[in-house]
Amino acid sequence: MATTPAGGRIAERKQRDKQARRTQIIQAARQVAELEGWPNVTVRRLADEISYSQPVLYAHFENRDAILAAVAVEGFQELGLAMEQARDEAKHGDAVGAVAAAYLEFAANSPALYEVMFSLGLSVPFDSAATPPELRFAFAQFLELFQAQSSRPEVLSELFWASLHGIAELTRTGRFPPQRQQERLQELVGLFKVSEDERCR
Amino acid sequence: MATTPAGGRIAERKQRDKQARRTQIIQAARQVAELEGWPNVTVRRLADEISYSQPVLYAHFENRDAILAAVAVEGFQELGLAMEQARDEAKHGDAVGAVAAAYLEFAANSPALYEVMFSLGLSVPFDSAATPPELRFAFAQFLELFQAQSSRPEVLSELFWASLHGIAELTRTGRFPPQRQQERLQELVGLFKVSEDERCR
DNA sequence: CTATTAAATCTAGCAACGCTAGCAAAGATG
DNA sequence: CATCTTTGCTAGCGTTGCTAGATTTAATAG
Repeated sequence: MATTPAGGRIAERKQRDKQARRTQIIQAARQVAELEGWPNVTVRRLADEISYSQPVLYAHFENRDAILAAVAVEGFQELGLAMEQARDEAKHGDAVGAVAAAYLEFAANSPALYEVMFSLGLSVPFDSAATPPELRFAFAQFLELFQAQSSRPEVLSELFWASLHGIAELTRTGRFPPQRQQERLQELVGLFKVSEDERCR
Repeated sequence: MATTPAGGRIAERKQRDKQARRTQIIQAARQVAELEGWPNVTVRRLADEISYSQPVLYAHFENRDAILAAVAVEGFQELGLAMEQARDEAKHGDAVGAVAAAYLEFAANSPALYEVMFSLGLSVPFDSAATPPELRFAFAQFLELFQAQSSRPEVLSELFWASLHGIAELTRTGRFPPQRQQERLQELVGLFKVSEDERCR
């Protein structure tokens, strides 16, 4: 009994196991990074976390950077979803402010995740054909914000994104005192609200 | 002849030599970083560049990060000076636009230098007592920009800085297509000009 | 149930890294 | 010239990312 009748079952199961271990690796990387910083995310450490030897990791990812890139993509997915939700909930209210707040909250709550998405030197391409859909989706949330009101939604979206990224990054690295964050947020939203009205006309 | 009469001369000369070698190390680090990236800036490589053995470097800097931090401080000095000059040259013209352009030009011309100033995980503290004067000076340039016109110059300065930093960083890491940079700059300046007039009143 | 083949996993090791102890050379002082 | 301090180098430790080759485990066939 139980000897498989050669159906694709076992290959299927192996695929599942492989996928499960892949996400296990990514989760371990995230957790260690968030708790102890990215320098502590070594291949040996991750192997230990998932109770396998190091070479197993290289069956899932080409190298260490590929692991970080996978974490980054997951981060972009979550960020995009958070922004979408914020935009939906403030449908006819202050969508710009809601998205901005959601963005900064994401960055503040998962600093290591945010770091790997932007600061670490790995190249998750953006505007090329190889850009992961998670990244496109996240930026699409910005575009939707200014699609209706502005004549040049791309430029305004990029600018809004850049401002939020700058605030997040300078806060994360301790350059901005955190207590004024609310004021910064309000001022920023004010600026881009003005621009929605096409310069006070 | 030439045997020193015990004056502080030789100690003085040694001090000079030491200082010279220190800047030599910093320059080597900058050059290698700009040409081959920060991962190639290893202690062995720097030792080779200045034709000394590795331990000599540790007589000047506590560790590798201290070298990078020194490069970063140099970068802040140059950035601050560039901004000051731009502000002076456009004294009664578009100071905001001039400073913004100077900032982005600096970041674009020295990407590795800009990277070590912000992205690398080393902590050059900002608002604490141990903040290097070069850093204070650079941020002071932003403050001066909005000192007169705005009621809250700190918040507006931080916001302006964050926007520029975001643009610089997203451009450096290939997230922004470089060709729209001019448009982004104009739009940004427009936003902050509006805010100078206290919201179009 | 056993033998054979294929797949998965581990052990062990390489080169390069940051960093340091301990020795050799050079320079300054008597 | 002899002594002593300073300066620099050689060599090596522990850790990193990554990989080849042996080994064990699992799947197939008789």
